[in-house]
Amino acid sequence: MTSLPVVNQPPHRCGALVDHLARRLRLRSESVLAPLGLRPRHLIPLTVLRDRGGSSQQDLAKILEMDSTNVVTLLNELETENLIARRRSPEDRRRHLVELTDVGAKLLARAEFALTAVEDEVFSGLSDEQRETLYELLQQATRKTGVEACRETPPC
Amino acid sequence: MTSLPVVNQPPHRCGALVDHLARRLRLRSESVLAPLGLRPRHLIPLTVLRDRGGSSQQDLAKILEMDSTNVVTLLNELETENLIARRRSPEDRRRHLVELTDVGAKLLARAEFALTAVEDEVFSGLSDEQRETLYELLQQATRKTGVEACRETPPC
DNA sequence: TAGATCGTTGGTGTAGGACAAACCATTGAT
DNA sequence: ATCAATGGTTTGTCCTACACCAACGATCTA
Repeated sequence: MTSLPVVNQPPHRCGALVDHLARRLRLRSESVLAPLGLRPRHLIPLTVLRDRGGSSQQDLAKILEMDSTNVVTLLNELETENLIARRRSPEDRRRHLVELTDVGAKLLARAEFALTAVEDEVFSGLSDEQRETLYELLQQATRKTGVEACRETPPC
Repeated sequence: MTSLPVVNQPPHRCGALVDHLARRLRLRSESVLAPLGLRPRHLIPLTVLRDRGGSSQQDLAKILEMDSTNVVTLLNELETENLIARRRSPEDRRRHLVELTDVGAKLLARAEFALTAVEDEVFSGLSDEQRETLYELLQQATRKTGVEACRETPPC
């Protein structure tokens, strides 16, 4: 037999499922977030910043895996709304340290609250417990990202 | 205090995390799938069709939550590669029943295999067990979608 | 026969985002 | 002091995914 070693348990790729869910969430989120002046893409950096308590701008770009020029414009939007603040790093004044403002933290909380219905709908197939588990797994998977990005840039 | 009733356990919104992970997965998947002539967006309908064992075209549009005209072009791409087949419904000849071909099923399997490294990297923060749990939760959450779409259209 | 429905085609518009070039301020090495 | 390298910014180009509209053929249902 030229048998490729057919794996016992099929590998279970999550990619398509994640993509699918992301789309479903994004679609619904848009209309919910619009009144708050936010778009779905804004929530990602806001959440990351809350989780990490601030970050250099290029670290942020690495974490978001986004081109740094696009990060700039994204942050510009958030800064003009006073949701994040950039301040120069004392050690290296070329760097911008980005952090969530109080306004930003509050708006993020409001946004999350507003999204309750959305997530209830999209995750209606899951029990509360399961949703909590899901959240923790996602959190853990993404948190790893931060660590990774940190390894490459000592100063964080 | 004009205290808003601050929720005991914070609500734990998954949206941003899912978005973030989706992006990370998509970026890496592109280059991996390219040699197979696939793009990340193709995997979603292919996976859905495998899971459901076929679907009317408009049910598919509902499940994917995509505009039906765009679903047409997406399916066209898949059909020219012979990955899916459209055949007329016997009961209502206006309808197209879409299903995965053998070729499509095999390519999907190959694609998933090729994505092993990608998911290993992105989910490196999770143990095998946790990844399996995650997969099941995602599966369950998305499966619900199918049910939902079915409720609206009796003939499925 | 008339109206509605499923899919199809073609067209328009917009947002997200990759990528490149040029720039300033700052740092660090020589 | 000088000069290259780095972090961030601006601008501008390009592409893809997608929503949306209009019109059409085939088919079903009343």
